[in-house]
Amino acid sequence: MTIENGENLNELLKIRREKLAKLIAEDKDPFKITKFKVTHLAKYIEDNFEQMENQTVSLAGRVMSKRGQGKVSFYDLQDSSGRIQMFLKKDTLGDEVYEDVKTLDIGDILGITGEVFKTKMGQTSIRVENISILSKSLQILPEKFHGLKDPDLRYRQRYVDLIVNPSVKEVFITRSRIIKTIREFLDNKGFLEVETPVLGNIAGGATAKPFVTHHNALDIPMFMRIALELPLKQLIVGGFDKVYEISRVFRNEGMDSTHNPEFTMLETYEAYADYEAVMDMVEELFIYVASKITGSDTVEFQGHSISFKPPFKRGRMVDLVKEYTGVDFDVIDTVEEAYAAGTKLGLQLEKNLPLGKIIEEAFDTFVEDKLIQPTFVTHHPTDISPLAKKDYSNPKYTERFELFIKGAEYGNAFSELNDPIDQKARFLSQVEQKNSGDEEAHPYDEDFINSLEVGLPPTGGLGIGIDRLVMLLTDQRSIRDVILFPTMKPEK
RNA sequence: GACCCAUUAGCUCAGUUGGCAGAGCACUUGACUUUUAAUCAAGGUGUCCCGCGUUCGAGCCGCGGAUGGGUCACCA
Repeated sequence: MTIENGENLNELLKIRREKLAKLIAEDKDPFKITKFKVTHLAKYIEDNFEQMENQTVSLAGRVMSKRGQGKVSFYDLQDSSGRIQMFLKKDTLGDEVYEDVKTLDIGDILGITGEVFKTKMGQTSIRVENISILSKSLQILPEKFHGLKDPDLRYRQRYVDLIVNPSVKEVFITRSRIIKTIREFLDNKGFLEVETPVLGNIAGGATAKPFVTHHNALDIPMFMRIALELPLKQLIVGGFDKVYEISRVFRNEGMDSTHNPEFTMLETYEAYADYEAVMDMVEELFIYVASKITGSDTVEFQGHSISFKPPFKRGRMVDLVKEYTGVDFDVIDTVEEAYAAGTKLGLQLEKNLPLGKIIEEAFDTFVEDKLIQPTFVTHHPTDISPLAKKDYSNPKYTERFELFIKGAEYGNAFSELNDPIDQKARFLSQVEQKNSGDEEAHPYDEDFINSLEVGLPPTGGLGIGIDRLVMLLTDQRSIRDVILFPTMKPEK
């Protein structure tokens, strides 16, 4: 399809190349043009017709449809704001220019100048007086009525998807607004936006398989980050009291409608705050963003009406498991008992699982799906939360919460573990889990321990998956519909 | 990773029992000086995802593979 060898091109593509060759032969090579002065956008003219009527304007955009082909033609021009009709008349443009107009193709990019008026059918239009071809399109755009539907093509050639499916463009405009609104919220609270390394010698801050790469000059392996967490906490050590980062992280795991190998995380850290303060902030953040973006405190998502009115429901993980299964893991203190209880519930449990993993399995299997409205699940077992501070009133659990909406996790937060002795012990226990086969256990990070020894104040931390939040607020079912260029296998 | 479904013209899709490959849009030529998925007339459009097999004959049947989508498992 993109092969340049003329012999291999189909008729439609040959014709376009011939048209370009003709333009070049007539010294009208569009690719020699470097700029065009745009004075107005299509949508602005449409929305402000009264004011714009009879004014001369210049617009640039892509030809999207052609009607009429006599001595008068109506072509639609699509710019970044929308579409407007061009009124092209032989008398106005002259014979030679009008001949060129007739050979324009859908997809060509034009710069036009003319007067704003309404046709007798009431259609806002530009009476074109000057026209230049700014780029010749050598490919054929999809059909005007059905658009581009094939998901494979839509994702691989997102640029075409964006041209022909206006609702797709809307989603990505909303995505940008959501991120901007989050920044606004955090900036107003005095948070500092920072950037930390994507490449590192250790991939920590979460339990996931990293992408491995190689630094040639140093001749060492390097890892793409799987979380933002550890360097951000080190910045709190360094004396920034409120920091956040919104950036890409990478996890070398499966892909499906809610997982892309690279995705965007927000993490915030606030000194002298605990997980309950973070919980309050999350409630505030969600209603702030939802109402700014949708104008409402309730959104429709995949057939559910989700309300962001605070307070969100709150429940300890073990209490929720008890509510949905009848099994009270709170009174179970040995792995053996927990294993027996989990197996009795029908869980397929591997051997050597820590107690907390069994509780988490029970939660994932029996509770997660049931949490439709925003719910804070709190007090995760300590052995599955290697970076969270213990709840000192009951050290089996941590001062942690995850936010669930419609059965999916939207946020993860805790009172950060700032005791270097405890952190060291947790890392060692993770190393033990790694040695007994858990590939995703957290690696030992000596530099991070050192920073805790220097002294991390009590700190509340938060992570939110931005892509999923965008899905929620734009009612998209697949993460691929909120990522411009989702990860794809090579075509061949 | 397992299972199910899809893949036919640039795009959206039909394709009967295995017997010459189809439509609409788009495109080409012509007509048309206010059209709205413009209209009218004529015309061209193909690695039927790839490979192997069965058959006189495969878009269609069988086996293997690719890509995508869905469900499940795992992960955010």
